[in-house]
Amino acid sequence: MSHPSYTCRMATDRDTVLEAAVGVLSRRPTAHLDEIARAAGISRATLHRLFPGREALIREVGLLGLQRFAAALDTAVVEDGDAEAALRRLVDAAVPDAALCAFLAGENQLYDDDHVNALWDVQIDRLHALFLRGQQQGVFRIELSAAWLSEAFFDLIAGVGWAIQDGRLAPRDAAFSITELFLGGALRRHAAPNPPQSTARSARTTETDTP
Amino acid sequence: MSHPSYTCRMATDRDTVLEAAVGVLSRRPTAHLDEIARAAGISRATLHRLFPGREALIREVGLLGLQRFAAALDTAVVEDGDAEAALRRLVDAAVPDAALCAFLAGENQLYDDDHVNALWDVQIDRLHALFLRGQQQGVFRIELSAAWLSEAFFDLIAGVGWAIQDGRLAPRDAAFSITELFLGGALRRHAAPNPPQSTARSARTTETDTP
DNA sequence: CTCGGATGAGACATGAATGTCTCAAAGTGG
DNA sequence: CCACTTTGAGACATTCATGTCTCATCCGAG
Repeated sequence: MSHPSYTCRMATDRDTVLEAAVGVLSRRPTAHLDEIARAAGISRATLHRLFPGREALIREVGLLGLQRFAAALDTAVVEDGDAEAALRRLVDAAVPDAALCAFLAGENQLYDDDHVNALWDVQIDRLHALFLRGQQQGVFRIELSAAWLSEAFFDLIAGVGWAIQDGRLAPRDAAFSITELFLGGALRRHAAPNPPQSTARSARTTETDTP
Repeated sequence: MSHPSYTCRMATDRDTVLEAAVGVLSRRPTAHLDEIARAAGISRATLHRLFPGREALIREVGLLGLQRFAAALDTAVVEDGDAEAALRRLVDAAVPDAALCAFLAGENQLYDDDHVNALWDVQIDRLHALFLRGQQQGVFRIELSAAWLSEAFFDLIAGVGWAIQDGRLAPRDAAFSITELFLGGALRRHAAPNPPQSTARSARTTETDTP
């Protein structure tokens, strides 16, 4: 406590451990502390030194996830400009932390913590506002409520997080898959015989992986 | 054991208990057996008489979910006719059991059971085949892999299950929300200045609920 | 080299959930 | 009305994850 340099190094350690914890907890919420410690490459004793107990660890994982998602909303500047472009930016910013989001989606009602819940509500409200704005701009459909769009969007992010962890989806395909499906849907557009459809804004790989 | 009528009544009891268990477990996978028993309206002793233990109970809940989803695939006859129509039928058939699907999505990697995994693979393969067929029919987009479409579809079903349980989505809106978003996407089609957009296939309430 | 702090390994106690048991009460069919 | 079964309530032991502790080791700083 006397040497501030130590506390600085501790911070990075904590985040490293939390990231490792997510990898285990997002798949198996009931994982023992032994597994989490092993996944983080530390001993159970050190894990207990970093976090008072299991409850605190879970709480901080959730907090980290919410902070990351909030940061994604920030970097995507979702409150500015065209809603569609904002959403595309958000996907790109959020996909790297999809595992965190998967954890949040699985445990979001497990929290009794006010701080976590408040932070959660803020982010969901920002998402909600984005879709509402998009609807007002005439960008998003109005038959689907903004609340449902928020819900579904987060479900897809979380689903991608799980799929990546289980090896069912390549990380490089994640952002494209979410964006295209969420914005355009699964249905193919056959407006005209010639296909001037969505003008492939980036030459993404269109391979169909067969697991 | 001498009276077959008793065993018959047991079967219905088991399913009743399992349904109650889903309501608790899909939200809180770590719920105690006490809560599950209370939710089912029986005592913990009877719960133990119906299921040898917690593991067996979880297993049977998963099995029930898979059977229900398989039944939905059956009633929707997903292997026949137009893929889009088949998918719409599937949504209608699967939404009532969305809670089961939510449980499956949350615990699908928690199973070491071969029977469960085999059943799971079969259903996923049927989904995959549906999307593959739709792509060959020119109905579904080919930029998105059939595997991803299967994944995302199940994610949305599960998400709806959670949202309904938490009261964030009205059950009557569930099928419409999934179908429209998954097939059509969130983006509004502005083919012409005049808006002859999707001719509101049913006068659903388009209110934007504010939680 | 020596010291201070951090870490890992392990022992230990604790508490909670689970599994098993008995017994009294209630319901059902004869 | 009686016999049988099922159920609920509770006590009880057991298992296991958690939380706390000590001690030996390692590493960097001075």
